[in-house]
Amino acid sequence: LTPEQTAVLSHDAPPLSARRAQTRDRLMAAATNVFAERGVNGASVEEICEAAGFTRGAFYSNFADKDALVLAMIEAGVAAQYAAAEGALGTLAASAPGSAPEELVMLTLSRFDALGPRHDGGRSSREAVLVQQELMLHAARVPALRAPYAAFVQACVQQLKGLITDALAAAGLEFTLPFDEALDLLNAAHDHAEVTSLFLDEPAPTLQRMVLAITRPIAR
Amino acid sequence: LTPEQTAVLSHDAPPLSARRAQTRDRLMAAATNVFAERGVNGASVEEICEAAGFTRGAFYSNFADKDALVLAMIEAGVAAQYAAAEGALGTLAASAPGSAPEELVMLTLSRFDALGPRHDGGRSSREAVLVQQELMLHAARVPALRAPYAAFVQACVQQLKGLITDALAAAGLEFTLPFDEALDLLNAAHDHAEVTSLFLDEPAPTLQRMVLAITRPIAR
DNA sequence: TGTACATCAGTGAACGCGCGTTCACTGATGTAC
DNA sequence: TGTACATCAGTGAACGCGCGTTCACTGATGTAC
Repeated sequence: LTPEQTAVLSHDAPPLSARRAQTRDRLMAAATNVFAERGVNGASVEEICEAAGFTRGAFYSNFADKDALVLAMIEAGVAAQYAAAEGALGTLAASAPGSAPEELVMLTLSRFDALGPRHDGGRSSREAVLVQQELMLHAARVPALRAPYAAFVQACVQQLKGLITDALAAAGLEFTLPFDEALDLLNAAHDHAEVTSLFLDEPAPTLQRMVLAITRPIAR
Repeated sequence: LTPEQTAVLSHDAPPLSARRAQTRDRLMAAATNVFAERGVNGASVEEICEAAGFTRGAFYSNFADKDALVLAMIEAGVAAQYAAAEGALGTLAASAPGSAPEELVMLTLSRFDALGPRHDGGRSSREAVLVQQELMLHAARVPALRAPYAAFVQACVQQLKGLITDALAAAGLEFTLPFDEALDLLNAAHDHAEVTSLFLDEPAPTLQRMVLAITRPIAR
């Protein structure tokens, strides 16, 4: 964690009671679903509360307004991101001895694929992508949310970097172009594939195709 | 133009009077600005009409509702796209004899860069990117807009393909990886750079860096 | 060309619904003795 | 442990604003003779 990221995460505010935290979580989970369906601006506080099983009063008792909820969701995203990345690293380390190189890369990448927009429980990937894009666009327009969102994205990229490095090394592959450019390209391809999938019926595994296109076995 | 694209463009409806077309254009131009600032859902019909210098009655006299306006904007985007692409091809053809190869590629690419989200008049690139993303997300959520938007994107990609091919040939460069993969990567890098720029103060010329990373002089 | 009339295009007032926000309240949870 | 009280957390009714939508209207544009 960089100092900036911890600063974003640690509000120097009084700690929340367990009950309060649970209410906030339920509201944020409900908001995720409603945002996916109607968009951040299209979602009413009423709708979010109904989906969470609360009244509107509860919402305003927990968040100053809708943007405060969005900010909390972005910050929760950072936390979830770290958990998911640790899981992916765990997968990589656990399956390292004795499996085919390509399999290993694909496994790690598919785990990573689940990073950015997180796949909690049974939520579909499509909804996750929609929410992520909604949060991004909303953050781009609201000045107070820009920095927190940028920090979130940077955290994701940082971890992608580590994962790709480790996965390629474990699989005995290397990039056919400069590392930084290759990483940016994969990151871009990943995001692009997600967005494109919103308009397709069945998702295409573009990321893996791209990895194969710009890597080769390490020459020894 | 593919049959599908002409089908999207040609509504078999009575032709509009010149005055009516002008009113629609003014409303659509105003909507572009308001959408960039507030988002499609956040923009009120009132706000759009005020920006265009009309009353709300005029709006409902021209569009059934807000989604009809969005659809018209997407379709206008297809038309604008073709015009811009022709311009880029013109640039390429005109400057083909007697300039340095790299210069030519950069020139053409920067012209293409202005394709997707169009830079009409003095509107900033930031606003154009915001609107484009807004339209995309909105189209992804509204079933009736998905197909038209997908057609629009496909038209863009088709033209990108042609432009890149010509530009590389004119500059004496070739890809270091399979053409289709290279094209997808560049497309993804282009979109990604635009979105990322929403969170940066000064835009980074990522696309050109990427082109250089995955091309080499043609071996003769 | 001029006049009379029909259609078109945008006006602006009006209606009603839904949403954000507030607040006095009540039951639940925690605390002191 | 039991009781009395304080604080906390969520309720639900109320208010008012703003928005989408409608519609009778008026001035502008076009057309027939």
